[in-house]
Amino acid sequence: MLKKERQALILREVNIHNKVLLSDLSTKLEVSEDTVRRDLQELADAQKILKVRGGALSKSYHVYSYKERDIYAYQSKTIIARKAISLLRDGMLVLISGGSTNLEIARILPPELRVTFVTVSLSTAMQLLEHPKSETIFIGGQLSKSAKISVGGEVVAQLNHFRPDLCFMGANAIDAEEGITESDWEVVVIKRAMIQQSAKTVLLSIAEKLNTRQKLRVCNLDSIHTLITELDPVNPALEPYRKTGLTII
Amino acid sequence: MLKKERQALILREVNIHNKVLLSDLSTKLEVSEDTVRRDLQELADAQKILKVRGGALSKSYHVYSYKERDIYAYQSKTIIARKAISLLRDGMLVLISGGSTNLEIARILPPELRVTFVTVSLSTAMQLLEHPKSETIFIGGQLSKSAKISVGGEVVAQLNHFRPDLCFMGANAIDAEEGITESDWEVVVIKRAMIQQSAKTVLLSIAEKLNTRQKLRVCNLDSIHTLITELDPVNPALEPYRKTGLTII
DNA sequence: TCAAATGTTGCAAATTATTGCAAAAAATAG
DNA sequence: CTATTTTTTGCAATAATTTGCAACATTTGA
Repeated sequence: MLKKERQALILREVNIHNKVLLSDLSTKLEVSEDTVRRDLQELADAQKILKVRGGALSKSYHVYSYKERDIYAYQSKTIIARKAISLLRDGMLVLISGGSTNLEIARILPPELRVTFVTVSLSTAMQLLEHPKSETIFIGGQLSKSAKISVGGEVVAQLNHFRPDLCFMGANAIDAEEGITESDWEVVVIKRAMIQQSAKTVLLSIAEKLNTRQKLRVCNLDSIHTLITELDPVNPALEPYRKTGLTII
Repeated sequence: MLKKERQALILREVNIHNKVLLSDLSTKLEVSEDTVRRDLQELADAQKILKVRGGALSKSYHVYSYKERDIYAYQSKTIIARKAISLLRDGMLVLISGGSTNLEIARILPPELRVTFVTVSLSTAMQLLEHPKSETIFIGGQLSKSAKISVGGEVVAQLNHFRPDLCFMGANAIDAEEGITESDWEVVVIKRAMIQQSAKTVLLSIAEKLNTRQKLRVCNLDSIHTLITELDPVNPALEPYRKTGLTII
């Protein structure tokens, strides 16, 4: 087997599987590990792969978190925010939770919109204050260091005083069977209260969070009304969720 | 599994769910907790995540940046903040208002201090959340776009539930005869309530604000107990205030 | 305050890399 | 085709990295 031929095979393998192990290649190509190592080195020098200890990775594997405004999956979140904003009408009372997607909604909110927002998230509140016409009401309480939101029974009691038309809720994990799940109990309590009070709950989730689970359940999918992702509503990946009767936009 | 591959998975998990536990990762990736801990350390060194005890957090949750050069009379405010902090003791309940001096207090708060803060200011609350040991309670309500604090009767009612040991109040204008004055009526109402509830009120003011007046009176100087400026307590400029019986530090 | 959980450090075993070298293979010139 | 040079390959010794473990320190929460 020629050297070029071998390297072509290696490159193909890397691109198909996103990773290769030195030992596997050595076996498959029937050459010593030293030879494979030298081949990988050459391919890496030619910028075709990413060499790591023990093997190599495809270059597309590592495109994470460069610019992107420091926010993970920023593009997707902007698409979701735009879809969510299309649901807003002047005069609405809207409950809005924390998370970077909701932050993005607050950021790109059309200036002429007159909506009253109710929130427990410090970051979201900060951003909403930049808006010229909308009002913001913050539900106070003990603040959670990790989620940066108000938590505790007092918050739930306060939420009872509102009957919002809409609730924009950021997802942590969503699964067709398990429903909406969270990792933080305090957040679960707040989210449940928010959902219960709202006439309509809109769940915002990037596609990457679909079919993932955490340990604590917030609610089943039938407790919410609309699901927004960055995907086209007819995307097959959303089929399991459509089946549960969710409106998908 | 390759080391880089594992770290990429961890990074993805953190970015999707905002928070991961060491123990969960160890189980999911089938490596020892030591290895996960080392991976988290490397990702944190590369500024990709925020390592905390027991796991890690996404960086996009921690975007609050404090720019000291944006703050007028920054040096003076740091001196005032240090003096104010010297009054704090473990276990105290402290009411703290908004303004850049209070923000500076929150920023340079000694890490080992265990104080419970109550505030109506979004910025102050945000900064206090960065502190490892102190608790923060936010009094919610309608938010004022200009002052970025909760305002309204509801806030006053909530304040009644607290009996703080200390109140750190940022000054807008202070004068030996006129007392403390403000330009914003909503702020006046809140400040009065804060002073009334607290066992001791500490007024924080840069020397520049001494002998200035605004149109709305908050209270006379005999309603407060301590005055902190960046000046030496024996400075002659403070004489008129000492006469009113204020403690000056 | 104490007990439990988490973090730190040093260490040894296993794995992977690097280097130099000699034999094999391929390329080149005569 | 042969002799010579160049490249490639495998091997061995050595170095570096990774990993899990255990002892010890620190932090946390009751």
